[in-house]
Amino acid sequence: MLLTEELSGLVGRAFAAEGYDAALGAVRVSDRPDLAQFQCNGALAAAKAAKANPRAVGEKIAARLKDESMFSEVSLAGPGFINLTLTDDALASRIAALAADHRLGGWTATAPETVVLDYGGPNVAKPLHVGHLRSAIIGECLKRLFRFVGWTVYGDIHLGDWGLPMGQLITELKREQPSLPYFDEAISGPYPDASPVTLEDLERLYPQASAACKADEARAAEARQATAELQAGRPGYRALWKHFISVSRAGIEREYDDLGATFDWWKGEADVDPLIAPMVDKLRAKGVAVEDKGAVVIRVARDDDKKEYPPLILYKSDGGVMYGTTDLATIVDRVESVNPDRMLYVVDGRQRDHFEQVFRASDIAGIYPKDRLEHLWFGTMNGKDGKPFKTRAGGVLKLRDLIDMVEERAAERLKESGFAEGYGDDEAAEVAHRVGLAALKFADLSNPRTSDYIFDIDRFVAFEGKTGPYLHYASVRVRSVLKKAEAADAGAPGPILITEKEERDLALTLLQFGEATKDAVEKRLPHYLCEHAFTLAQAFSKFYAACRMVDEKDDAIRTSRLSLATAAGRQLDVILDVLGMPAPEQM
RNA sequence: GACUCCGUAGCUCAGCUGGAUAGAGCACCCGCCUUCUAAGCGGGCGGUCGCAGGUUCGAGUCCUGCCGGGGUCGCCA
Repeated sequence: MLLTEELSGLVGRAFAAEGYDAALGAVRVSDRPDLAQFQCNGALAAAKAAKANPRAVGEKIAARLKDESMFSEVSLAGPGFINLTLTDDALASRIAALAADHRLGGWTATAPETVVLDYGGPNVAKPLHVGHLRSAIIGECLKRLFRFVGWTVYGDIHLGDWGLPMGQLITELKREQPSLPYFDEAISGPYPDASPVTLEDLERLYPQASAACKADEARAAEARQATAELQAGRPGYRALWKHFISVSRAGIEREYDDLGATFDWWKGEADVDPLIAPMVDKLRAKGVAVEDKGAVVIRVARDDDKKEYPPLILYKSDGGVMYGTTDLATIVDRVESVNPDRMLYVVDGRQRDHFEQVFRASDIAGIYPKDRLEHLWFGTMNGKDGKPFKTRAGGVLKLRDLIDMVEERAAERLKESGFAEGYGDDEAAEVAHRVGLAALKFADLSNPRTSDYIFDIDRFVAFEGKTGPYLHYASVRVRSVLKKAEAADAGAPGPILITEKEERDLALTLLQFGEATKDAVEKRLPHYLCEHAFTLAQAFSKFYAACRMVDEKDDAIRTSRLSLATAAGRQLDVILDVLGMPAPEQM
C-alpha cells in the first residue's frame, strides 16, 4: 500500500469516528516541508459542509491521532491543516519494506487492464522528423509504465501506408520511369522481385510529388486517381506499393531502434483494407452509414455540440477511403484480435476533432464503446518563435540529424569533463549515445504531455540541472560509491538508521515513488514520473554531498547509508528503465 | 466567425478535487574539490500569476467579459 494511502486510512478512521466522511482523511505530502512531512486538509472541507469551525474539527481529529505511535508530531496549523510527521523508526521500517520489494515501492494496478497502445504513426517514404519525436517517446514510456504496474500492452506502430501519399509516389515514379511494368495495364504480373526504388529514391520522390500536387491540380487529381486504383486492387500498383513498404520499413525500423522504441505490432492502415468493405456494408444495412454528396458517411454530430462535427467519411465520392475509414476498421481489427479493455492513441493534439469523430462513429456503429477509446494527445511542437518548428534553412529537421547532434554534443562534454579518460572508443560512444538520448527524452517527457512544446536545440543539449544526464549522473554515482564500498570492505548494507536530515529527506522521497507511478498511470502523464525521478536524484545528490559512506566510522550509520544508497540507485534505475533512458555503467 | 489549447520570475516550464509564505531548471552573483565522479552541493537575486469584474472564510486554480498567441473547422494525413 502507498504510504499516503496508509496515512489516509488512518486519518479517515479518525474522521469517521467523529461522524464525518472517511474520505475527508485524504493525506498528501506537505506543501510546507518546514512544518511537517504530510498534511490533511479534510477539516476545512468537513467544517464547510457542517458549518462548523474548521479548527475545532481539526482539534478533534488531531486528538485522536496523537496516540498513534508512527507519528512523532501531530499538530494543527493555519485555518485547520492537520500536520503529520512520522518518527524516524516508522520511516526506517517502511524503507526496509521498500528495499525488499523488487519494484522498489512502485504502484501495482488494482485492476490491471489489457490495452492496445497506438503510437509512432510513421508514414511510408517519409523519413522521421522532429514531429515524430513526441509520439514515439511518450508512447514508448507509457507502454513501459503500464507494463510496470501490471497491465498487458500491445504496442502498435500503425504505419501510414494506405493514403494519398501512396498514389503520389506511384504517379511521381511513373513520370521518372514510365517504362516500368507496374504501369502497363496490359501486364498483370508476375512483377520483378527486386525493388525499382531505394530508400533514398523514396525520400526524394515523396517531397517532390507532394510539392507537385500542391502546385498543380492536374497532378493532384492524377495522384488521387492512382490512390483509388491502388485501393481498388490494381495489380501493378499493388506490387509496386509492396516494394515501397518493404524498402521504407527497413529505414523506419532502424530509426525507432535508435530511439529505443519497439513495437509489438507493425500493422499498417492497409492491413485492415479487407475489413473495410464488409464493415461498411454492415453499417449501411444498419442505416448507420449513409450516402451524402456522393460519399458514404457516418453522421456524428449531436444536438448539444458546441461546435460543428462534420460526418466521418468512409468512402469519398471517388470511391477512395480516408484515414478515418482505416482508423475505424482498425478498431474492428483490434476487437477481433485481442478485444482489449481499452484502446489508447498517442497522437498530436491537432487531431482531436478527428479522433472525436472516429470514436463517436465507433460508438454509434456499435463497434467499440467510446468511453474506452482515449486520445492521449500531446502538444504541438513549435519553434522558439511560437510558430511550427523549422530549421534555419526553413525545412523540417530529420530525427536522425537531431539524434546525431545530441550524441555529438554528449561526446564533446564527456571529453571536456575528463570522464571519458580510460574508456575505449566503443564505451565512450555507448555512453554518448545513452546520455544524448536521455537528454532528448527527458526534455520531452518532463513536460506535461498536453502542453505545447517549444522545440529548442539548446535545451536538448543542455546537460546541467533538470535533465536526463543529471539523472544518469546520479545513477552512476550510486554505482560508483557502492563499488568503492565493496572494494574497501565497508560491509554489507545494513538496517536503516536515520540520523541526518538528508537521510530523512531521501527516505521520504523514496516512499513517494508509489504515488508518482499511480498518478502517471491514472492520468497517463509521464511527467509525474519525471518529476519524481528528478526529486529522487536531487535527494540522493544532497545525501551524497552531506553523508559519507565508504569512510564513515560508525558501522551502523555506514551500513545504513549503504542501504539507502542501494535503494535509491535501484529505484532510480527502475524509473530510468520505465522512461526508456537507461543510464550507462559509468560516465 | 465557431470551437479548442494557452498566457505564472529575464528564458523554458511545474502548481494534483479551490487552501498555509506561488515552486523548479536555465541565466546572473557569491561560496564549496589534499575525502566516495564538481554533468555536483550550498547561498543570493528575481513574480501586480495577461487585464477587469464575480463566487468564496479563502482564487494562479472556479464563473463572466476583454486583450494577446497557437491550433482545428467534409471528401489530405
